[in-house]
Amino acid sequence: MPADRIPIARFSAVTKISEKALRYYDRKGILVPEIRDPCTGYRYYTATQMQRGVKIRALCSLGFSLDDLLEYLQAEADGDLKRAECLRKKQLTAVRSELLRLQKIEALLQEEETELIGMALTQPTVKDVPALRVLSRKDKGSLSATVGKLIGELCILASLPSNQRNQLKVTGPVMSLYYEDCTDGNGSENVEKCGENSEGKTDMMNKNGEDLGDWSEKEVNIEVVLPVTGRVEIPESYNSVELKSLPQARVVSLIHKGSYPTIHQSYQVVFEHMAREGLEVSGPIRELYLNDPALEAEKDLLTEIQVPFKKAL
Amino acid sequence: MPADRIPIARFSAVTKISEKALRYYDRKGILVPEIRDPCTGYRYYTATQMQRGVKIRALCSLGFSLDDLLEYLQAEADGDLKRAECLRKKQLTAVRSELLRLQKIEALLQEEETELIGMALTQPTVKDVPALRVLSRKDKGSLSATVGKLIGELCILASLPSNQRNQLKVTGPVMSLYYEDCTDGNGSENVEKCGENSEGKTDMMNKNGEDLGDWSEKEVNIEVVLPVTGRVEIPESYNSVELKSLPQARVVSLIHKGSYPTIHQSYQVVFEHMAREGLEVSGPIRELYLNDPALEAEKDLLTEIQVPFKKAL
DNA sequence: GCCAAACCTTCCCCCAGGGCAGACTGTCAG
DNA sequence: CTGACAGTCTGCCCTGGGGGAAGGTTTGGC
Repeated sequence: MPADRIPIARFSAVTKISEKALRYYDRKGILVPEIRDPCTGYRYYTATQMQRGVKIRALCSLGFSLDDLLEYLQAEADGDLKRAECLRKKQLTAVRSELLRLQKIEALLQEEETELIGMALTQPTVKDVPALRVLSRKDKGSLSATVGKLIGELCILASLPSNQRNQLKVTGPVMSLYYEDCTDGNGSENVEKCGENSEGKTDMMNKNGEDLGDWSEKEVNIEVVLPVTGRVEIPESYNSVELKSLPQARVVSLIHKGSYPTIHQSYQVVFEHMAREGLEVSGPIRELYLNDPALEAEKDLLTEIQVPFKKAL
Repeated sequence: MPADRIPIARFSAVTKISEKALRYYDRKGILVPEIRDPCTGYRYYTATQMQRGVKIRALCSLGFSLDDLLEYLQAEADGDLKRAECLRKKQLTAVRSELLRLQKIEALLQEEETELIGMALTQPTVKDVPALRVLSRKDKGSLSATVGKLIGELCILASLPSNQRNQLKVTGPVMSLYYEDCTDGNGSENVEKCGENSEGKTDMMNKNGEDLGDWSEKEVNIEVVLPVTGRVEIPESYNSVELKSLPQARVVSLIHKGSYPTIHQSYQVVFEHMAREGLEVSGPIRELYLNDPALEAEKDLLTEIQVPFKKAL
């Protein structure tokens, strides 16, 4: 003998759905009370609706969204077991992927005993970098010495009075481009696959300072570049500097935090990521020196690595 | 030479924080651009802020709320390692508890191969049930026969013309109360601890139909009760029915879905929960028959179990 | 009849931004 | 210098799943 005129508070107490939520479900059409007193507006539920209420709460506590939950109930009502099963599976995979995400976070939170936060946890991401108008200076030489030298030249050029007057503005961090990559067999002992390069680098860095010359001192093609806007005048004495446009590119990007000699770790992360995704290097690798070594502590240095890629066949 | 006038788009590209989020962080004081052109309102960030940006994104991806994140950065800036460590631990425990929750959900979603959803997954919860004005009829007898008989009597009484005229209304489902519990040693072989009772019940139900009489046919004290409002007249012939008030109580509640003979499973869940929480039964156990066996399929029957409790010493 | 409890609606709030409209502004090439 | 176009601004409304409060009507026990 169900008293089929259950007011909202009692219904709420039984189903453990809050009154507020019940009114919300009413508005949304998820659980509309059977009877609505047309005079007072009071909601009255029936015993039959309790099943639905209990089921809704169950699905809610399983993390179903209200939309999915509604679809599930509809499928069940239609006897469409396949669809219901499908929704259950969908929810299961959603829960699993969330679990995975949280497990990764847990590992990171656990690991960072001191304050490594922000070290390795910047994951590689894909982004499009737009075309960039730059002052460019190319050279061939040892990695360690050449980059510094070229940066110096460009900065001096940019700060010449003639250019300052012309409203030349530096619009981005200094970048360097490396042309020694896998697409670029230039016939010397430099020819190695990139992935191997990165690992080779790792090895060398580990035996720090020993046969470090292998890379740091090897003659490589280097282009250093300074993004600018405004008019540029390049005096005769700087005729190895040119104004050009870096092409737009789709890159894998990762920010390395820490001193420059540890950057191989970040390279490893990038190349591992690319291998997993089946990506191949398709252009010169760029490094962006986001802050000034003269101002920041070594451990706070930020270097963005950008590797242009294409899908491997 | 950092160009310390980084517009929002570039800053966004580097830190991978969306422009919208950056403006939001500005408003919130989480990451305020160093320079704000007073004429155009343009935001310009500096290289120094990039560290902060990268850190913020890192903390975000670790699931920190903006408030916690801000506090963490503040603590770090103050060199207050203890506070930072504390915040990290707080976040770790939050992530872990969320992991636990999701693991439970995963197990449930995996397990329910067909559509058991809503079966065991209604967890026991604590709630206060208010005092209830009821028609009550007590008797002693076999569980199976007596409850049905008493319910019948009460329903007939409620539907008598005299009571209908008096606007008597049934305001809730039929309930039964069982007085055989651990606080209630009445000197017979009925005296067992509740927890043991429930297990005993389980065992009996498992050997289904064999010595089922042990419980179903045993003479127990039973009170069946019907919540009502309005004026009630009890004719002479119904003088074993009384109008009374059930006391308000704090109970552990659980809704059992399925046929009545399987209710022992739900009892087991309730008593296990109570044992874990250190709770003791402190009054008659109530069962609420939420829908009508005559109308619903057995598998859709809903029975709410309510066990009044007190904290064990 | 009295008064408290139950019920109604409407409005604003939470987080962490997303999306879009409409108005300025900056930059490059011709 | 001018036009085209990309970048940036503010402001408003939206999300999900409701919570909380204000202010008004109804119900029900006594």
